[in-house]
Formats: sequence, C-alpha cells, structure tokens
Amino acid sequence: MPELPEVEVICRGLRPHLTSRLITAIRCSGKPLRYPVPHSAMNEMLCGRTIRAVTRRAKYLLIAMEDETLIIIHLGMTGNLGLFPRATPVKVHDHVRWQLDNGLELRLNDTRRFGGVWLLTPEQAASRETGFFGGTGPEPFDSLCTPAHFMTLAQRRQQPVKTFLMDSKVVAGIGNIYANEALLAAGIHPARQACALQEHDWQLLIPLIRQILTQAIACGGSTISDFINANGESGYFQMNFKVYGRKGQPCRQCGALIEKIQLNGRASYFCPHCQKKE
DNA sequence: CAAGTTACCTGACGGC
DNA sequence: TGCCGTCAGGTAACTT
Repeated sequence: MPELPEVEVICRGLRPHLTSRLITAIRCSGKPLRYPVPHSAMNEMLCGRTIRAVTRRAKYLLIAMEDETLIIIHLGMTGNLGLFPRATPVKVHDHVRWQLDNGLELRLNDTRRFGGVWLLTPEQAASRETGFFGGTGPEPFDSLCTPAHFMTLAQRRQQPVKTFLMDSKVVAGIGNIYANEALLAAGIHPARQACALQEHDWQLLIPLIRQILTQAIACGGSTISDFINANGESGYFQMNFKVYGRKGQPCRQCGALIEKIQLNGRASYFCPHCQKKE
C-alpha cells in the first residue's frame, strides 16, 4: 500500500483533522510492529498534549506536538492510517489507536506488522536529520537531487540502477512501483549498472521521477475529502501503471510484451523495446 | 565498502 | 474443500 505518494496523501488527508487536536489516550494491541511500540512513553509524553503539525519525510509520517515531541509512523508493507469515531469496532490488525478530544481516533492498522511507531523527545526531534534520519538521502523533490548527486553516489555502484534508486541513502522514498515506472518513462533498463548512467540519463530521469510521483499524489488526492472512515483506499488503486504488475501485457507505447525479472529479490518489470541496457 | 540474501509477518491466490 | 507453495507496495541485519 504505502509508497511515498500514499504517505503524502495520508499526510494531507490527516493534517486538517489532527492539527490543534488534543491527544487524550493511546491504546495498543500489545503486538510489536517491526519494533516494540513505545506505548508507555506515548502515554506519558502525549496525553493531554496538542498536535502542532503533520508532515512527511520519505515514507515516514511525522506528527509534531506543540512541545516538539515527535511521533514517527511508518506503514511498512501493509500499514494504513484512518480516522474513526471512537465507537467504531476495532479491526483485527488495529495495533495503535490515538484517541482525540473530538471523539475521533487515529488508528494504525498493519496486517504484516512491518511498520513502526517511534517517539522522539524534543531534543531528538530537533536533530532528527542527523539522528533518526541520519544517512537518509534527500527527498526526490529536494533541490539537492541533481544529476551530480546521483553520479557521485553511483561512482562505484555496479548494482542495478533500479536497486540504486530504491536505496534510501541515495534518495528517500522511491519504492518498487515508482522505480519501475520512472525507469520505463526514461527508457532506462532497470538492470543497467548505476555507474553506467550518464549525466543526460539523470537529467531525463529526475524530472520524470518527480512527475510520476506528483501524478500519483494528485490521483490519491481526489479521495482526501472523505478521509474520515476511509477504508484505507487512498487513491492508490486508481493509478494505472505502465509497467508495474503488467508482465505479459503489451507496452502502452510500443506494444512489446512487458517482461518481469528479479533484481535483488524485488519484482522488476520492463519493456524490452523501450528500455535498453545501453 | 559494495552487493546480495535473509528475516520479519499475514493473507491472497493458483495449482492439484 | 483443503493443503501447499508462491508472492506481496519495506527496511535493516546479516553474510559474502
């Protein structure tokens, strides 16, 4: 479910509902996500406090309190956030529930429990870019994302460019779907060595990454209005992908059949005609 | 250091 | 119907 566009859509959807709200209580299923959920720390540091801002960094959702305590939420593979009236029956994989002062509850549902919830003190939050997000690359939309940035990091990288794009130390938040889609748009074979890309390749690819992410966000944006009680369909399923998941189907540009290969364990799709290794 | 593999978890799906 | 293998949008720990 959650790649960067989905997290951004969820972020924008939640923002007006969470900002300036008071957190009144926190309930947990008791099951760990990727790491144990800091239930007691949240109880101590969040209850009776006000939410100041809701933002996103890479695929992490950031909920900042007025005292700058920071809740960080990652949705893993199957995580979803929704706002529900408190009386709404709890679902099987609802693992964390933040009660608000207006009768609503923010609920984190995560079937596979690959997600995570962290709590940062104001001090940790202030230095999060060197602490929690230390080593995390720039956002795709950041002005630091230049051909030079990628070429410098790719110098000794013989790994597939798709794997390189999905490395959060290189650039934050490009997941499997959008790595596939961007490379098709740029006509670059996903298995091409990262260090083999020339400046003109990056000049082509970077705007396409941004364009595709922007389109996906816009796609999901249409469902923001009915965010409360949303069942988690964040618009994701309305995107029609050009390669992802389309093995054996004709390329929309040239009609050649889309192929699927494994790259570092991840499903990778490409058009053998539009995407050349050289 | 780079690159590939494994592990973490549950559920859906297809084949038999 | 049911059993079994395979696969899934992420990340990080581990090995080579």
